[in-house]
Amino acid sequence: MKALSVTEKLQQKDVKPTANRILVYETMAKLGCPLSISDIEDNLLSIDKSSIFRVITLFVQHDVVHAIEDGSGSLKYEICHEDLLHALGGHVHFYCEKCHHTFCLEGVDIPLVQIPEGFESKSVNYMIKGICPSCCKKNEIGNNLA
Amino acid sequence: MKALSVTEKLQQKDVKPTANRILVYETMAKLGCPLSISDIEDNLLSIDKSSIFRVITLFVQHDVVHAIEDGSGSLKYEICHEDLLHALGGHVHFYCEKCHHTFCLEGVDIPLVQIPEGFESKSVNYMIKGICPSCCKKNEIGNNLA
DNA sequence: AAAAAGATGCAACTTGGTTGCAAAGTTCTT
DNA sequence: AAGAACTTTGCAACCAAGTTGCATCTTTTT
Ligand SMILES: [Mn+2]
Ligand SMILES: [Mn+2]
Ligand SMILES: [Zn+2]
Ligand SMILES: [Zn+2]
Repeated sequence: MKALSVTEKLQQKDVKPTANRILVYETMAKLGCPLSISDIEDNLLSIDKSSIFRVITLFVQHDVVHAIEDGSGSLKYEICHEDLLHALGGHVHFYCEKCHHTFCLEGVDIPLVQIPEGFESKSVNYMIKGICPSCCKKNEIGNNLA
Repeated sequence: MKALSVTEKLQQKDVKPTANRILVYETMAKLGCPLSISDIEDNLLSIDKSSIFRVITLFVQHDVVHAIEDGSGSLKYEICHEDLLHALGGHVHFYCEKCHHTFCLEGVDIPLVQIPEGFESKSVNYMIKGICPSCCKKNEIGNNLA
């Protein structure tokens, strides 16, 4: 099975591949990590904020991307990879409180829990906050110099 | 060991118990579930938004309350109960997409995961989204009528 | 080619959160 | 007890992210 082009990936999800949509998708794919609307805005000066918003909204509806909630205040979006069952479950995310970057811990699956009778679960979000490797390192160096 | 008064609970955390702080604490205790600043505002018309904000900020710094991130857009706060080790771990939360209410699943502990080398974990947030029991029920009734 | 439907940019608006500042209240000194 | 020093509070102003209305431009349909 060969790799699909961006256009094909969008069509596969019933999203008409307009110029803006392709640009947004490509930007997200290129950067690889979960991005906020403003993050995308900063990387796509040509497109208006509202248009990016509408593209993302459409992408979410059509399951092209999904939203994740790190604690940063703004929603982050990432491309849905179907490889693994992403519906319920998915992987753990990590938010660095120092550099404000959100990481996908692709290898770390979310452990599911038993919830009380009556609750109907639609999605799960497992978020760890702390310091990322590169910021940990910087910190050590800083301490040594001090 | 006897139950502490609100005043004592605040003093225990090095927070001077002013009128506003006691009111905010009592409101949060009374409602029991995680609340946003605006939620508190709606229940405490007498106090200004900015004052509530400052009280909550202080509470967070002094570990009187802690923030949790449901996907609602606004941060929710809840009183820290020391009963269980709340630092790392804590319990799972549930956000109802219908009534926009956030529930503490007190009985359901967050299962911890092994994170990759180099990441330093400070806190964990496990959030389930879906439909709460009371909204599930309403839905069934609605369907039956239709 | 004309009409209809869809996508886009711009500006305006909403909301949650945050800050500056002066007034009111507390605590400390004398 | 009186005044100085510090803290808390309310008000208004501000800010950023998200969201919407509307006119314009583009694409699709007839
Ligand atoms: Mn991810
Ligand atoms: Mn809770
Ligand atoms: Zn970092
Ligand atoms: Zn509900």
